[in-house]
Amino acid sequence: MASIKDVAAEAGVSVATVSRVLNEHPSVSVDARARVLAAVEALGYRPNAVARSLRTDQTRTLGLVISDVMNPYFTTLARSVEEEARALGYSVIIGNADERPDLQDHHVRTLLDRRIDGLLVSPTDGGSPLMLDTARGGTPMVFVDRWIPGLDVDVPVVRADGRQAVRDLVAHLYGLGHRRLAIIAGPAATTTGSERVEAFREALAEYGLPLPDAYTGQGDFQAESGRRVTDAFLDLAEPPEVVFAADNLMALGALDAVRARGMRVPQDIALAAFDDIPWFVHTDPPVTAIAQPTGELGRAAVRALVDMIEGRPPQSVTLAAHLVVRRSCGEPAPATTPTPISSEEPPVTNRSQS
Amino acid sequence: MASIKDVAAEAGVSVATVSRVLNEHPSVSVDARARVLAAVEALGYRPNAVARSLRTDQTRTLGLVISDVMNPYFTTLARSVEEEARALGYSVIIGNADERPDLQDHHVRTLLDRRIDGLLVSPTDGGSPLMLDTARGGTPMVFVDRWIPGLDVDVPVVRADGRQAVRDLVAHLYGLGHRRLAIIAGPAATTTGSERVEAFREALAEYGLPLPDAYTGQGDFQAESGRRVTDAFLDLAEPPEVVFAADNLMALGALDAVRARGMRVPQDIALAAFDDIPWFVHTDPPVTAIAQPTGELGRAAVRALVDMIEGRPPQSVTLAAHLVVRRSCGEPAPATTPTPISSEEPPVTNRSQS
DNA sequence: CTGAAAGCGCTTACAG
DNA sequence: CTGAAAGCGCTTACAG
Repeated sequence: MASIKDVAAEAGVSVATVSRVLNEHPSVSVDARARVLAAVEALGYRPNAVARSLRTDQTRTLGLVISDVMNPYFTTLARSVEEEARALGYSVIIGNADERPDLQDHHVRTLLDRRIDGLLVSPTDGGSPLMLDTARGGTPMVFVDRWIPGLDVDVPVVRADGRQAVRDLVAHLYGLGHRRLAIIAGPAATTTGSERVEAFREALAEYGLPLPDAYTGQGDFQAESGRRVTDAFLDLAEPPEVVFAADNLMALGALDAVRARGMRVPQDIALAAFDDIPWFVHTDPPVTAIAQPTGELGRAAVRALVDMIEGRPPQSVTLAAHLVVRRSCGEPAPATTPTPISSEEPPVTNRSQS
Repeated sequence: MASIKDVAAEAGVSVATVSRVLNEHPSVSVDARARVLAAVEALGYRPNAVARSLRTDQTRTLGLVISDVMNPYFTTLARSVEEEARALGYSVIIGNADERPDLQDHHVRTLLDRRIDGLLVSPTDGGSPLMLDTARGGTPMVFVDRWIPGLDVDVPVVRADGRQAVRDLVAHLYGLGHRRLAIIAGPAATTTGSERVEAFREALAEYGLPLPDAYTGQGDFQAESGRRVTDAFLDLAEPPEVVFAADNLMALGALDAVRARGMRVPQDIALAAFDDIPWFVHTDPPVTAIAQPTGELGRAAVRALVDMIEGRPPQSVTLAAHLVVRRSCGEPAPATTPTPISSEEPPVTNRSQS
């Protein structure tokens, strides 16, 4: 592969001059510029980004460690992150943690070794030593979706607040006559894992409903755990009337479990999910879900990170999630109820509110 | 961030010695080794991968340019690629082309600039100049899923052959009494775009059925196009009885279109899809689909690429896809039929055959 | 406007 | 077994 030396030789100038035209430095004669450009063209020269990074100490690259690529929520997030980063002149390298803290650490380490300019993380746990060191260390970092509370450093957080949406969901369920409500929770060490249970518990309390341990299943945000927990619920002497899955994959697992028993949603058991995905419109029955403004979250996270990298004060952002009522919890109340519940939305769009 | 010099100073040895212990070079005294390791530990030193790459001219990194991150098929592929690469000591950088040739070229260029050791591509088009140059150039490359025919260089191809599965599908549809069959095709410039139409046309021919132009809709493998094409089909004076979507996203779009008209699958129109995904089990109705051994494809592709990189002869691989009958085309024939059609399979598993 | 030179952080013959 | 030195491909003060 041609190097800057070859270009310099071909153009009859020094490598310094070549570098200057490549970096659009103003002090280059038009003549030199033209000859360099011609040489670049002739040789099909492309600057070696590795060498450039070593010299400039910046890679123009962002690292994104997501919890699970198989989860459409994170895939949507990754897409918007890459889009916004590209618009700002950065590339992004994605690491998939598969909900495993060890894999997450592996990717963080690899990304740091590559000297990415900044790191976007959705932690799979409460904070490994590596993660804490990284937060304290020099690399700009922001949390997306999930974060690590109680850090002694300021790490911006970009996330959705689902509390009101969960309250709307419980109102909806209560209105439908459901009283025995269960949740498939995510790992308690993750913020989204614990917050969603808390929000659910608090909302239930407003109606004087308990959330017994037997109705609090421990999942890991992946389908298999949704299946397992739902199975356990159905084995109970008094099974819940509703299962609320804390993410869409566990909802998929729940559907698998219900179907495996030849039971039906919502007749035998109702189902709702955190995170909305296009397929929920077409499942049998369509699934009531809490939708996040995912695209907006990804963009805001990139903006915060790039602000840090470029020395501007970054901004934490919290956007509201909202309830989308479909039929998986029973027939919805007539559309005339004065509650702030939206009944349906176009398949792919995300709505953001602040 | 500590550099190798700092470690050398701390350990009281030269940087050469530090480098040797880091790279497990045999000729280092146990004493020096111990002091270096202690220094590394004390300083929290991590080698700069950028500098190492510049020096060794290898990045231990693979580039993967996929057609669309929002497509579960490619997401599954990406996951298995990353897994196998990691097992072989490589990282992978994913670029999402979003089915846009310009974006694909952007990512290929970026990846090449970073001097990745090898490139895995699922081309979104028939071969841009850049892609052709790359194939001819020095960077090891292999095609996954889609490929570019008629290249003057040998680029290994790892893909699934769906011809028999499509034949099984048509047999199934014919057996159900359907005679007016339509297809939502992918871009003709992609191999999977054209091959799936051809396989379908040939299979129809075996039953003396035509595939009129009006029943050949041009999609782009994304949901919106499935919606648009299905709408056009339904507007026809004589709409098809079955729509076969050449990928799962266009099938999603088709479901959207059918639903928007208040029509039902399969009563009003039947639906089948290329690519199977876990949600197809739970849609209303469950969708009959052609499943690829996706995980196996990703692994085989990585093995072929790493073989090239490390100087071993790479191997092209073609695996068979298979039909999974569900209920979206009408009630399936009794399970006793002697046809080689599998009726159902566990939700997430991929089966590979060669 | 231009070039010679230093240096980014590593690895690796080469000499001892 | 060990270190001094060259060099990977760039960028960027510095001097002219």
